[in-house]
Amino acid sequence: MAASRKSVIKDEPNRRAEIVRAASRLFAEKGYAATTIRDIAKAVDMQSGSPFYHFKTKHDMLKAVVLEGMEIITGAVGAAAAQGGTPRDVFDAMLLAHLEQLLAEDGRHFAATLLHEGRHLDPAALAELIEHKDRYEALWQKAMRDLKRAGDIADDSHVTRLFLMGALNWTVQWYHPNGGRTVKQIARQLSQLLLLPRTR
Amino acid sequence: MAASRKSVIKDEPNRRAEIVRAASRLFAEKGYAATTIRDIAKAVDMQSGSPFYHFKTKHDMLKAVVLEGMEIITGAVGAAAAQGGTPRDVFDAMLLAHLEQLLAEDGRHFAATLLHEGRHLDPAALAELIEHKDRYEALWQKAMRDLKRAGDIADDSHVTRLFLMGALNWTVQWYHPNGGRTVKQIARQLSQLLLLPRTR
DNA sequence: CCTACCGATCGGTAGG
DNA sequence: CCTACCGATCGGTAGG
Repeated sequence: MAASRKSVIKDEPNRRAEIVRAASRLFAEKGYAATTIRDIAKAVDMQSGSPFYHFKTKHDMLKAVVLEGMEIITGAVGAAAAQGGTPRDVFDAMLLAHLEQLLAEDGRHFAATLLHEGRHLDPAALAELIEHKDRYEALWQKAMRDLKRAGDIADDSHVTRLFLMGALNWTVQWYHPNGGRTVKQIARQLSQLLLLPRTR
Repeated sequence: MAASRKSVIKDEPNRRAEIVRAASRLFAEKGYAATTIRDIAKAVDMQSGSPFYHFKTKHDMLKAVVLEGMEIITGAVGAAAAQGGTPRDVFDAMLLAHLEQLLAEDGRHFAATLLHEGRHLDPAALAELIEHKDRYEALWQKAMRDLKRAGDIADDSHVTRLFLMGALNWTVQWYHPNGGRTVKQIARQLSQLLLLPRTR
């Protein structure tokens, strides 16, 4: 009776979340295909068959990681976009939000999996991801339109937005937490690169 | 005797190159880990064991693809950098050269493998790749230094170079040959985004 | 370069 | 969630 105590209070509910978290790290580090169910099980101290109690297939684990990653970023950047202020303020807040989620200790494995392992999703989940992504990028396109109207940017074309996405998402490849640059500094430099100098 | 004619004149010498080419496409499309020796063999009409006549291991195939990709890009951009002209002309030529190799029908699978599958290299080959990459990025850093001295760019810091690399390399994710934009147009737009308007 | 094959590993499952 | 296991597939090899 005392023995059952161990898992009664609060253990059980987030074994699934632990699996997703461990999977995100392994998928980010080794890639989906090179990550083994046994790797994931070991990372959360389970036996090799046990993750299938929580997920029907390995693909479902990837889907959970990718969709959670998408929601983390969309949530943070959407909040920044909705906060109000000048187009410049909004844009700067969005840059910072995107980079913080992408580079933070806890979110970066979700982001890296999202950016690099999408092709291993089954067609239905891939379609869902693309839909999310399109909505997300529309947020940026709108922010750039507002900047353009306010005279803060020279060009708000789709190609410019794609260059921006590249500059942002590529940070995953080179950023190191102890690399001497804060996320805030990186965001500010990107803002200065893209926006026209303030008039006055 | 007549039968031996078939492979005497010019068949044999480039079976290895055919394997590398097929491997680059498959690694780019499915990823290294999800690509099977049998996939590669089938793509060049061989039996499943035969690629090992040309390569000792699957890792060696990846190494060949990645190093060839690196050489293709370094060669093209290095030539552009060495051609002379104003810092602006040199930079524009480098942008175009990088994008042409990255997005061309024949080179893009090498580039995509290079950009995404490097982590599957063995440590020695990975070190070699990083060395190549550092030399390559130094080329860009120098071009930016020259731009800065000529007053053509506001900031030539390392971070700006990394943003540039991101904008460039991310094109692999969105460019489509029939997408209505030529590589030349893309290069020009990126140049306009980064460089200051010409004085006069 | 093919034939024939091997040991290892993998995703997944039945039954408890 | 564990135990015990299965069929399939994989990288790689011997021998020709």
